[in-house]
Amino acid sequence: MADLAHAAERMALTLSQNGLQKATARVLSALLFAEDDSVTAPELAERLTLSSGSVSGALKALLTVGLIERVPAPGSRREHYRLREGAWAVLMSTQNTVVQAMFEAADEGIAAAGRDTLAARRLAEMRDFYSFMFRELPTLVDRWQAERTRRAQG
Amino acid sequence: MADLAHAAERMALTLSQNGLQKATARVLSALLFAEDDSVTAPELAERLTLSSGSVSGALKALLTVGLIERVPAPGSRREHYRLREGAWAVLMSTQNTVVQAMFEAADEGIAAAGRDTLAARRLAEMRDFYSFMFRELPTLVDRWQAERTRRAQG
DNA sequence: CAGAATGTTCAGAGATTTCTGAAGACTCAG
DNA sequence: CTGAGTCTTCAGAAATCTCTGAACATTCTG
Repeated sequence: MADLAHAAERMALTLSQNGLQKATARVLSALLFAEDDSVTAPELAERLTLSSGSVSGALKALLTVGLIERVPAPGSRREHYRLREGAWAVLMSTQNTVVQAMFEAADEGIAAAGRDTLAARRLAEMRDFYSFMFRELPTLVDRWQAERTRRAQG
Repeated sequence: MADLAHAAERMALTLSQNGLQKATARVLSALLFAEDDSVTAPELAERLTLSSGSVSGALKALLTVGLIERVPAPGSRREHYRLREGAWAVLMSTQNTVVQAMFEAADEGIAAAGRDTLAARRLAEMRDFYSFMFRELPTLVDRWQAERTRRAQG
């Protein structure tokens, strides 16, 4: 069981490299490794030794990016939370907004640099690359979804 | 021309969201927008109002991830630097190491959680997703390379 | 509607990251 | 080999990000 806690902490570290802040990463990791289907905020605070404020902030962040969901809690007044189906595809889609930002930055750069400059040529390569990725990444995620449902049914 | 500087700063901001630190992002942006083919470290320090140490560190970071290259400088003892061809594909590949880390974290988690637990089921979905992406992302970059050279030749 | 339990917000403490600048290492011409 | 010019390193300053915890808001029960 110490192994489990260790694996959870390592997972949190990896998640924080995806751009999540530490508390948020630890909460997400805890939800991943939870033995129950859903967990309450106070439970998370106790397991992770975090303040109620931190947990609240982390849950809010995870909710807004669509990684977790509130679960109607029968028999308890407290809110329960759990990982959403397809959370990882959501996380990847978030990455895609960064790709879009890169594309737009390149585009604006070209406008500012003017035609026939070295800068414009460099920026054009950049724009084309990110344009390609912005188109293809969602397609890739769709392929995954298709493969997953096929496997679940087959 | 103020437009150009503004676009460069916006670009730097976007790049820093890709995980680069601020000084590194600004140096990369300056190399993108440079009017000359290559630039020296002191030039970068002056244009960006950065210390020599910061520029040195930024160049080192960019060199090690393969985004820029040293250019043999004819007639000058100073080192010149410029963006590498295919830099963006390199940056994307760097992302892929994060994907790999996610896959590995999930795999370790499954080992620690034991079969037939809720956690193991969640972790399996995660592992499968990242395994898929880890395979497919390089393929996508290859497709881009192919398309690019085709366009350059056609 | 009152009271109690739970959830959220935010100013400030604390931790972490990042930058600076001076000291030292390296390189090359003479 | 010497010295000028250039580059790198690193300890500490500065800036930034993150967490805490208590005050406030909300929601539910009786």
